[in-house]
Amino acid sequence: MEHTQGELKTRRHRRKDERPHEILKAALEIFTRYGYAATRLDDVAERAGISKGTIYLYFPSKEELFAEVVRHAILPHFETIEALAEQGGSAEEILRQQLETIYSKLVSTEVRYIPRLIIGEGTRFPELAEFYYREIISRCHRTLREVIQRGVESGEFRASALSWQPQAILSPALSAVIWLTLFDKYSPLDLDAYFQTHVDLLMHGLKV
Amino acid sequence: MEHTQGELKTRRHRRKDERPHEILKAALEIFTRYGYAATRLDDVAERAGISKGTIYLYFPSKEELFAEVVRHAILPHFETIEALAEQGGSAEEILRQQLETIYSKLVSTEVRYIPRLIIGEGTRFPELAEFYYREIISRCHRTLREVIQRGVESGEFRASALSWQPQAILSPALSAVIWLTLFDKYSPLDLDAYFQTHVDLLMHGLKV
Amino acid sequence: MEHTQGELKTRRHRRKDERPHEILKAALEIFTRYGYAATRLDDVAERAGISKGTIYLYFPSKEELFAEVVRHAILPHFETIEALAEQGGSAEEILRQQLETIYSKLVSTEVRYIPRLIIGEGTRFPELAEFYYREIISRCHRTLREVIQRGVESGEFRASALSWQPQAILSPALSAVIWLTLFDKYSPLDLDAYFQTHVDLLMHGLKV
Amino acid sequence: MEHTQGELKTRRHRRKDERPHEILKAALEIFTRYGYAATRLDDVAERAGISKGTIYLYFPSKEELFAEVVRHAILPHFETIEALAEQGGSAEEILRQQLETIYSKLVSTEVRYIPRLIIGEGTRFPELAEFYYREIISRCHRTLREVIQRGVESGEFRASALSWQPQAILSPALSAVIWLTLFDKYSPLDLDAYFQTHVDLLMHGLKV
DNA sequence: GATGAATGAGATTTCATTCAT
DNA sequence: GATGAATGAAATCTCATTCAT
Repeated sequence: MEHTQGELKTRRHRRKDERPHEILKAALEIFTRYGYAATRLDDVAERAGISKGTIYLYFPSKEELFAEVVRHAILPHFETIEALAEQGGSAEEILRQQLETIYSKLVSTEVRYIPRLIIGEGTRFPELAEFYYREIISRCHRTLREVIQRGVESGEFRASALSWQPQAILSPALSAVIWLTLFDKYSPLDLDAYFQTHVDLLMHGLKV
Repeated sequence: MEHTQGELKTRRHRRKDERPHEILKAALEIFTRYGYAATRLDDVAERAGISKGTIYLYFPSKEELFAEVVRHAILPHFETIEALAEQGGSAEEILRQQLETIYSKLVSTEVRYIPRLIIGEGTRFPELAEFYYREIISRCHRTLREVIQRGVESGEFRASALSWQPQAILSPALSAVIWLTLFDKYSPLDLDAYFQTHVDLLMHGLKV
Repeated sequence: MEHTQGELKTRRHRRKDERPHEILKAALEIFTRYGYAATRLDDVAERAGISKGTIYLYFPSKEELFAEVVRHAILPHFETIEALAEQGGSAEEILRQQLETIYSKLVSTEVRYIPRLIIGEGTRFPELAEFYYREIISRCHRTLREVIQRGVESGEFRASALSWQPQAILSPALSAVIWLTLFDKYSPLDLDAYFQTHVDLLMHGLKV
Repeated sequence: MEHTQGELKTRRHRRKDERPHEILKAALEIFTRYGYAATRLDDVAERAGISKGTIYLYFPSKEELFAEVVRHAILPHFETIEALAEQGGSAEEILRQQLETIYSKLVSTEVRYIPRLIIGEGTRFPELAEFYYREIISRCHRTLREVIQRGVESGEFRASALSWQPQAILSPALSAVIWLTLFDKYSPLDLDAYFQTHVDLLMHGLKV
């Protein structure tokens, strides 16, 4: 009896710690599929295998849940990208690795639905857009500038590349994400070829 | 006085010809600001200076209004871009002109809110995404491929450019649009410099 | 010119006089088909070949139009039935003729939709129900009682028939009307046979 | 005190089992009073002592609620009538008992509002009319025909009764229902006398 | 007199949020 | 902590009625 009860308690306890994570996972799926407004918390709850009321034990509102979903889903991956810049190696090497990470960790996984969410809902959630800008985009651009700077200093890249806008450099990855989530059924994207186009285009542009 | 009264009278009645256009204009503003779901037809009506019911005299539902807004706003501009390819001139010249048109007619005007709408709402409006793909994107890509083909044949562009994905070529413009509508307040984009980056990057990549 | 204009005026003038009648005719069709609430004045106007606003030139509201439709459609027919009782002849003869009129003028024509309207909307239009009771039903019952009285006095009918409720005597006609307008498609009613049943049942019950 | 509090708590929560029944009861009252279209779910909710939204926890739409109300209210009673035919006894005896049941269980109770609902709304709810025809009327007629058949075979009833239309036989009950719900205030019906009229008329007509 | 564009009250329906259990 | 029944604000859409032309 006691033993059984103990196990139940423990299982329940363990559950309690995982709950927020499970909810975030379910919410990510539903939000990315339907967008913010069209997502019903009922569906999130069902997907998470809990009841609707339980969501409110962990998140104060739909808005906060949404923000948390975005933060939770994308932050870890960008930290990887930043880390790559710390390594040694030629600027071209680093840049290639960073792009590779972007395509393998973001564009190719379910994380790719996040940017579309930000784009779609950003106006209505300014603080989310700001968070995204501050925590992800600006850091990403900073890293990128550093690598290019290093490449120019080492003579790998043209000096004029210093004035390039980082948005333009990464934009093919954004386009890929959007294509895959919206238009892929009309004309499937060969992601490997696309990645090559991106690298090819960029390196031709950058290199001396 | 009489004049004023005449205007007032006119305001309420006999506007059948102008109404749809006025409604589309107001709806474009509200939809692009709030997205589809968060847009209330009350607000659209107020912005158009009419009553809620009047919208339904001209558009059968919110969905149809939305679709019409998108069609109405973007189609004319892409026809200009196609027309440019018909002219003579070097491939580089044509490509530059097309990009210039994209930046001056789309990225710099209120039309730039449309792509974000499509991106945000496309999943819930598959027929809208399909329309956009069919009428705008695929035509745009076709034109682009023709120009590159011509450039390769004339010896201006590298042969390897033939295998490039058009999405990648245009993606900086998409990024610009998104930046301007979401992140510009945090870090304003110098659109002229950005346009130069795009052209520079692309021409370096394309040219022999 | 003048001639033509004169004709036009006359035609328009004649039209004016017929308008209410045309509207009533159209309204009868639509009301009987859809019921009061589900009838849209737009449809009535379209059916009458006029514009919606014109209805309000002749009828102050939807309610009044409805009441007028009912009054207009049914009153004339019941006057025929009353008239039959004035004639000479045996009680049985008169009763047969009255029933025959009911079946040929009411049950078999579009007038049969009226009772269903009264039944369906009577609660919401008490004054209509009252009008119907006062002008049609009670007069009908009075006539009926007189004929039966005459039959009892002449020795044709059983004396106990005097205590019969007139509703019961006419009820098969009501059932027929309802059947024809609601259930006929599931099981078509042979109206001639039904009429015979009614007469047969009634005469067997009445006669000594 | 405790008791009262318990009741109050219960009032708001954990009523899942009783709710549908309560809602059906309230809806029956409102629908029968106002008809389908003129019934507002707000009023149904108020009558049921719940909020508008709660109705949608149990019924998917106003239409479905309406259909369920009708099914729920009338079906059980007709099963009683069918059961009577299974018993032994003379045909006359059975027929009398069936009529008695119709008058005591249907005509005299609130169920009598149902036929008027069907009559009023049947055109707009064809599947409801069909349900009513299939589940109630046709079964009722079948039973009736069997009893008459038995009466003819046993020599109680005239053979010509076999060709009578069941609608005509039951029609006085229908007339009574309509009278009671529409015209009773102008001229109250003595239901006992009316029942006697019906039986008297019918038996005189049927018997040899 | 006739029109029909415009209005706006009011209906159904949805769903984030609450809270007794 | 977890539940899910209940709430009620808010949205879309309809349509009787008005009124400038």
